[in-house]
Amino acid sequence: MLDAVLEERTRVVRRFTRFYTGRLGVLREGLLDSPFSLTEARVLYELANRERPTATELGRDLGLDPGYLSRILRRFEEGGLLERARSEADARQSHLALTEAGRAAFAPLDRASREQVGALIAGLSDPDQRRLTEAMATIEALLGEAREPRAPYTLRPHRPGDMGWIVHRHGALYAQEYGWDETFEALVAEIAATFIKDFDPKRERCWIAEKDGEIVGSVLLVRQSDEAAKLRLLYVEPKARGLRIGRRFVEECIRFAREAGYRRITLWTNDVLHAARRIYADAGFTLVKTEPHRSFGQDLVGEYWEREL
Amino acid sequence: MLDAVLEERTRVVRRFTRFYTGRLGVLREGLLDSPFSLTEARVLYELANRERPTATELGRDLGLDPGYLSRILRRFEEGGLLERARSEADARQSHLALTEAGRAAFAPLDRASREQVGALIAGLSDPDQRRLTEAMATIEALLGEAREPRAPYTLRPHRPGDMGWIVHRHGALYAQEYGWDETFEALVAEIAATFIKDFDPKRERCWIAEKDGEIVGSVLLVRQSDEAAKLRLLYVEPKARGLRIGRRFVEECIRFAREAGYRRITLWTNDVLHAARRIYADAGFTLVKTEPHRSFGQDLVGEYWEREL
DNA sequence: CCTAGATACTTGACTCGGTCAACAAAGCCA
DNA sequence: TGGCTTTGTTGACCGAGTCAAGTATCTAGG
Repeated sequence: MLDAVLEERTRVVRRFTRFYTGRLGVLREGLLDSPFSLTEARVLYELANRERPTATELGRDLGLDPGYLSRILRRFEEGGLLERARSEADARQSHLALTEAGRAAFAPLDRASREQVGALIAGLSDPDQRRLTEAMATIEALLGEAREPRAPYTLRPHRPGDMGWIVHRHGALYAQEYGWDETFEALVAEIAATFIKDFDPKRERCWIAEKDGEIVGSVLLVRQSDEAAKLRLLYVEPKARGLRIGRRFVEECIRFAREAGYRRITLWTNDVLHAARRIYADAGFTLVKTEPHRSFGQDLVGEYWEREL
Repeated sequence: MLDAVLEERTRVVRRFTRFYTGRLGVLREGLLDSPFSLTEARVLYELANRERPTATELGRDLGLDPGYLSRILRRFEEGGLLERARSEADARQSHLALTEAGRAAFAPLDRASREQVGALIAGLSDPDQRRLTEAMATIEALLGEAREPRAPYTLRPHRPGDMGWIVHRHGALYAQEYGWDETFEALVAEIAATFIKDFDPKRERCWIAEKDGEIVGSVLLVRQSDEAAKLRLLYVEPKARGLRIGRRFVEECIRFAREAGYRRITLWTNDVLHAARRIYADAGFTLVKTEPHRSFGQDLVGEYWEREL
């Protein structure tokens, strides 16, 4: 009898697999007018979204034959899409990275895919969209290797009222923990106001973290120049620390900045903010300048960090 | 801001698509030691699970090039796996059907796939399995063309206590609607008892339909001989009629009987049971014999129906 | 320090899955 | 009846993907 239950479930999974195989066939048609095969596109995607991977790494994760992958990479290199840098740790390996031309070749592919999927789900009502994405996340969590515990918080874009919360919490917490005066809150308020006033959804973004229905963190990514994005107002509530929300915020900023076409991200912080500095360093930012200053009623050392994309 | 939500959801869908592409690659490996390509296996599957489809039909649903499909079918035919019967309605078309050898070639493929998927989900806890299948059903319902409204009832295998319910309801309803006496209930009780006593999960099955947590129907498929399965005790509560539960029961029986290796299904009913007769006829059963008899305190005409698989 | 075996690719050779265009036969429609 | 569509077939072709052998490099063990 148990058997029968498992069998029925097996049937559902197989039917779904057949169903999604068909869907993938449809999605693949988007590649028809591009010069890339499906596999090449998958490789391009990984190259664009990883940090200098090696060939073996890609082959393993995508399940590709090493010989086949080798040829694909050679073609990319000959087309000027790819650069290889011999690994210093192991001379057999090369670290792979897309060139400017590589990114340019990938961009339309990526956009087409986004638009296609966007059109697909745009036809669904808002609750249906949510059900869809939740169901997909469920499947991934259940069948994925990683089995990483579901994040106990959620990220979302900003909504009316959020900026006020950001100003309020920055003001309160920095006063309490570091003794900064109200001029800091004024600075935050100005940043927030500017963000709302000049908000460009294509190139700027705010993330709000929520836990148990309550806001517990924020970060802004704003346009500094065509080339540079600036990360601002990274904040995590003390009671939500340890969930790696800060790291997640920075990852999201990097990903978004790449997609938005920036070449680098900059940020300004102060040396007393140890936790934040650690996160920036781990995410690949480097300290480019320090500058002592007197602000917020304190003697501080401002730091300028940057990261190439 | 809305944009940002849609974008985030698009990302989830794309990530899931990439994830499932990888999964499919793994599942495809099951075909490596078979003589069939993935596409051939898909075609075989459809041939085994459809009623005499035409080539165009298959090509459309599987998204295949007609020329390519034509060749695949020719190969199958040359290998003795497939028979074509020129359509009487349209001489350009042929109706396709697997031969005995075709079924034999498909069986191990099908079994391997079932086992592979079974092993995959057997590693999950019972509630996780349920979440998985529900999530998959959700996705299919949301992205599927059909958009058929979700069935307002559920099917499940039998559990302790179900047989009693079946006996009870058969006795009560047939007495009320047709005036049959208690000897009918005795017959049902005997069938139920035998089913439980000799139950062979590989070749026999009971389905219980539930609606709003309440049992509303039943059907049994039992072994009559190695070649023949017998459909018994098809029952749907009056208040659940119109949901096509009866048709669904018969479909499930046919599907299961095929998988279990039967060559035909037989059943016995009475001419006064109009609704049931209609369902059997629509499902491809034919009346092979009628026999007047006096049973259950009534003069009745018994009917023997059969369907080849 | 040296050697045997593993690892990270690379290359040659090949197959066959899949595409495209042209065509025959039959049906549909006015 | 005749033009247009549909169903399926065939020839010609390409390139995605596989397999096996080879080279350079690394690692582990004596």
